Amino acid sequence: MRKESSTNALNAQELYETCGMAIALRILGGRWKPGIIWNLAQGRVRYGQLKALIPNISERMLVQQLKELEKYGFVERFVFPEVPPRVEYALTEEGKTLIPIVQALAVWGDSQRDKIKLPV
Amino acid sequence: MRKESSTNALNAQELYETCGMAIALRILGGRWKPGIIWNLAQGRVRYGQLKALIPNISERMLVQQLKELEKYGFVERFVFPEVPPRVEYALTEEGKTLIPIVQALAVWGDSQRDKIKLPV
DNA sequence: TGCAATTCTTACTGTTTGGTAAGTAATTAA
DNA sequence: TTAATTACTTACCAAACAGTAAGAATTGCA
Repeated sequence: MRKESSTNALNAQELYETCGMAIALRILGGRWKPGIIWNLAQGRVRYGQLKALIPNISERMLVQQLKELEKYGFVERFVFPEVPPRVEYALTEEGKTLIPIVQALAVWGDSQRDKIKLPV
Repeated sequence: MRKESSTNALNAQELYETCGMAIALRILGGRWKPGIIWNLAQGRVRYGQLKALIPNISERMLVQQLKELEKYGFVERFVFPEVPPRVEYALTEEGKTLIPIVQALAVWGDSQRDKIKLPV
């Protein structure tokens, strides 16, 4: 018999409720969000530009992560009714509160680069 | 024909080389590391205590994450030759540099709790 | 003799995340 | 009529992450 929710998902849920850091990592985590937020920190960027600015990202991932950030209100989407289409993305005011966090993480991470050898 | 390295792993590797934040998230990421670091921030803690302090964590996950943190030099392991065994864990000096980062993430995450509704 | 206590280890399974590749829509320009 | 441009969408598969459950080692104590 199938469980209604995976323990996996339940554990995640419970952590969100008790641990701010789990929330933060849910927003910032994943492979591509840092790069997206980083690049949007400068201002509005077109979809295609973002793709060019983030090496190796696939369209599927880029769209998916942008949608998630948009859904939570950290990113805004500006559509211009043109052909071919033009869509710009930017951080919302709420999204901009992420910038210092992202910077702190980046600085700390850079300081570790020569000390540790990731991964296997 | 099988690829020698998955694109997945290659992408991760390249990110570590260019993006400090990817490194930081590699260290801090995953479901359980925040809780472990948080609880170790207070001082030495026994394995069994940690397990009790972190609800729902399985032994497998706890051991695995502790090992990873130890491998990278953020956590120290103190073994007492007793029976039943006693093992204490603590942050190293390097590990303590994580504390302000962890706190910033926790504060930011808490500030978001009432604004966003995670996940599905 | 057999159980309790503590810190793991192992094998197996399920869930989530990420990558690939092809396709869609709408218009303009050749 | 066909190709080009841009921003996606979809279906499928592989890899990474997480959970479950059973067991191992060591000694004291009933």
